[in-house]
Amino acid sequence: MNKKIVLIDGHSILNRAFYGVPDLTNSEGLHTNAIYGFINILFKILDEEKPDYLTVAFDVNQPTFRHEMFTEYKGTRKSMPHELREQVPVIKEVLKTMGVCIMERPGFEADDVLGTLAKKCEEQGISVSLVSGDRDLLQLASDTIKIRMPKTKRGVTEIEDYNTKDVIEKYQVTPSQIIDLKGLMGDASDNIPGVPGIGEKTATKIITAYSTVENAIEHMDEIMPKKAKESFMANIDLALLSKKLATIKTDCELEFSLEEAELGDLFNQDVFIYFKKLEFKNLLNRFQDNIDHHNSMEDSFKIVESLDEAELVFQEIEKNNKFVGLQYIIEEDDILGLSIAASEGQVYYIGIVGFIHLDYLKSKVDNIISKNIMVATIDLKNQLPYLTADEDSKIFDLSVAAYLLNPSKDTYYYDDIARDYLSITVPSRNDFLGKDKLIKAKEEKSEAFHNFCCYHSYVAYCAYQPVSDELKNTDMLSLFLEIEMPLIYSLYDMEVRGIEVDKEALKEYGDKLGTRIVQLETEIYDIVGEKFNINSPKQLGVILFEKLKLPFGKKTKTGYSTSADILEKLRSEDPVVGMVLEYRQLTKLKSTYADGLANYIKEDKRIHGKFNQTVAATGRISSTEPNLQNIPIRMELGREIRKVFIPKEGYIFLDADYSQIELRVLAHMSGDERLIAAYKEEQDIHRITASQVFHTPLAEVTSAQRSNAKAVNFGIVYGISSFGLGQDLNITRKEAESYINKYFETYPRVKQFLDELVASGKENGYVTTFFCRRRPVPELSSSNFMQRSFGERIAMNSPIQGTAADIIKIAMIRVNRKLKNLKLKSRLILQIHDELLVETHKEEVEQVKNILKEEMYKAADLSVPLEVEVNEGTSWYNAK
DNA sequence: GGTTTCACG
DNA sequence: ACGTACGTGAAACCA
Repeated sequence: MNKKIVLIDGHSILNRAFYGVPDLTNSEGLHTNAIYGFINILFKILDEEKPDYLTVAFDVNQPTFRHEMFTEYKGTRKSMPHELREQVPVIKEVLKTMGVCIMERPGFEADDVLGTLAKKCEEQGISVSLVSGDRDLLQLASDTIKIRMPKTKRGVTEIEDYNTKDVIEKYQVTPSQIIDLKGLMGDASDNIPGVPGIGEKTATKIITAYSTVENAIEHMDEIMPKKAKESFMANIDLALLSKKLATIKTDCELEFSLEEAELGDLFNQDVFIYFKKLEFKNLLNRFQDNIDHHNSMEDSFKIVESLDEAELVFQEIEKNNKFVGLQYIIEEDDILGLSIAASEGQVYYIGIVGFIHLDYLKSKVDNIISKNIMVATIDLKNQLPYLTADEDSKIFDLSVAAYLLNPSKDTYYYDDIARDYLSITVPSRNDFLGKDKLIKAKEEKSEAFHNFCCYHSYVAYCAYQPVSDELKNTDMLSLFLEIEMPLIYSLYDMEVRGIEVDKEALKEYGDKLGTRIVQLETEIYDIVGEKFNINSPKQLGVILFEKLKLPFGKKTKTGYSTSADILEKLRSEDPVVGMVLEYRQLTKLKSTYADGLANYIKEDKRIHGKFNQTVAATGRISSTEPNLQNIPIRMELGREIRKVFIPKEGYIFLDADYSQIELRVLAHMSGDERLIAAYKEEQDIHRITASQVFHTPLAEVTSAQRSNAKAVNFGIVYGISSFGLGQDLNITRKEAESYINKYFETYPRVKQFLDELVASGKENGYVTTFFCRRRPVPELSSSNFMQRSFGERIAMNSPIQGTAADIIKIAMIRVNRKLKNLKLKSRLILQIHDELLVETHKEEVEQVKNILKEEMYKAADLSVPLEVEVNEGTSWYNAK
């Protein structure tokens, strides 16, 4: 059996990986996408090839080009972005840690090193796989030297292989003729000039006919077409030089011994630690040690099958424990069991089965809580239906804590927490169960299911201390204990209460829309002269911009943009445009709201939406299933739907909202005296802004000035950009810029404050709210203008939006608590970012009004008053 | 599953 | 030259 070597073109693969893998950073802010991609390609190749030897070649100086002389005057090559540059030393370290042979030879190009090694190995009868993204290397292909080129297609890496015959098949020339081809056609990416006017087609024709550049020169008169001949004739030297530049040396004097390249165990402990630092979680599964670690953990997981055993477990815990990890295993509305960790080595799964009933478990768990044994768990809100607990209970929700520590993540499952705070990789739900339902897994009594359950309490138990420490280190412990933990109960309460919806009225509303939609549909088809799907942006684009030849404003990556702001400008062009706009509006209302909401109405006539605490990166809460935070209000027709949201018998709605809370937060945080003064006057802030920015007496401010000032105020909060403001106001970037400048002249401390936010974001890697909530902003260090600008806007907006979110969370908790403590019948049922909706008993209206005003007003002590407006009504529609 | 559009603060 | 306002979620279309 022949020995086999894999040779890797280090920089080429790193480059491929960098541009092929989406941006990744670890929590230290180090970019890792290229390293990750490189390692993946490496592992894939090694899995396939199982070689005896491995060597990775790098150029010594970075960035280094094959032919420095041409880069100077052509200057086509951009310098390496720092996101990639910082990964170069790291990948080398990783490879060294793995014991991989790295060839870096001063004075030699990596290509030449690869070429030489490939030939040397071939001579010794070793088969060679050379991995590179660079087509230049194809010249080295032979029957024993296989060139492997990774390609990323739709995110999947596929590898194209080239031996001699594959090169001929694809390029119609032999590998050694690749250099002749390049001599003629050049290679822009490698700064090989080639002959001007000769491209791939002509070059291939010439070389297949005459084999080499030199021979083609001999037969110059026969060269066709004429154009090519003329250019070739005038550039003979350039062609020969280009060929020389394209030629990879195979005879470098290199010190190289095969032993060095011998492949050992890549998966050692140091590499494991390195991968953990880089946060390559799914690569860790490859490490036997890690697998062993799993197995040893899983060995200590115990399945409790009888009531006696369970009783023993709980007795021990009540006697000995001050702290447990605990998790009810729940799927949708089914509760399957309980997992509880009394220590790292005492982890139990207690299924609801046989004589172990839910009521039994509940009494035991509630007992633990009532005895003030600290409970660490993952996603408390989800388990509250089965727990007797309140704000005073000693419970620590690790999902919410992990969200505070990094609010930008998608999920905060047990495996995420284990990876981030315990630095261990535990199998995920998907690893254990795939797409299976838990209930099915439970019935099968699979080991996987039991392990899945036990890991929850195990991770909760182990992660409590490190996570709690981390909250302390980041000054977020009081935010966590005083705001986020109590908030869980407020959100849960709102979910349980829900909001009543008049089903019949909703149906009527939907029918009304339906009738009009059908009318519009036929009218539109009539005018246009054909049927098409109006809701398909693609088909609509064809109709409007090709058939009707309306001027298209902008294009999306898939075609014409048909968004409302574009169509709005085309209203006067054709009557069909207005009808399309109305059609869009109506179908939106019908599908999302009329029909959409109807699906969520439960037996009790109420909709019980979910409020998510770990979704928004700024600290806001979000609402799903259905989203009750985006019920229409701006347009009258949409607003009508609020008439179907009604209080229950004997109650009315009180709706309280903060007036411009974000601008008030800005006034406070920036300390701008003029802005603060403006708010203290309790006047129309947009009018005051207009008056000050446009140097106009307050009474003379025009409505246009006011609305411009309003847009600027919004823009400031969003992290102003002249482009964005310009787009919003439909004015030029320049005009928008002058508005912004005037604004900053008027409120200089605002400007200073925003600049400081960006600066501190750059320095620390994160920005913070008034209550110390953090948001990392890795985009700030991007070398990409777009990304960086985005980071700057995040840095300006998040502290403002986040502080406002903190404030209303405080208000919610206090209002909810007070209504309960005073034993009132009225209940908080919705939060819409700056608004609270309370279903208020008719006899409590005045009292609740005062509670809302007072608690919302006092939620934060700022240098400007927090104005609160309260309205009452018999539906959500007329409570605003 | 990704893209587009649009509802809200 | 680049090509966006900040934060969400849902529905429909289309490959």
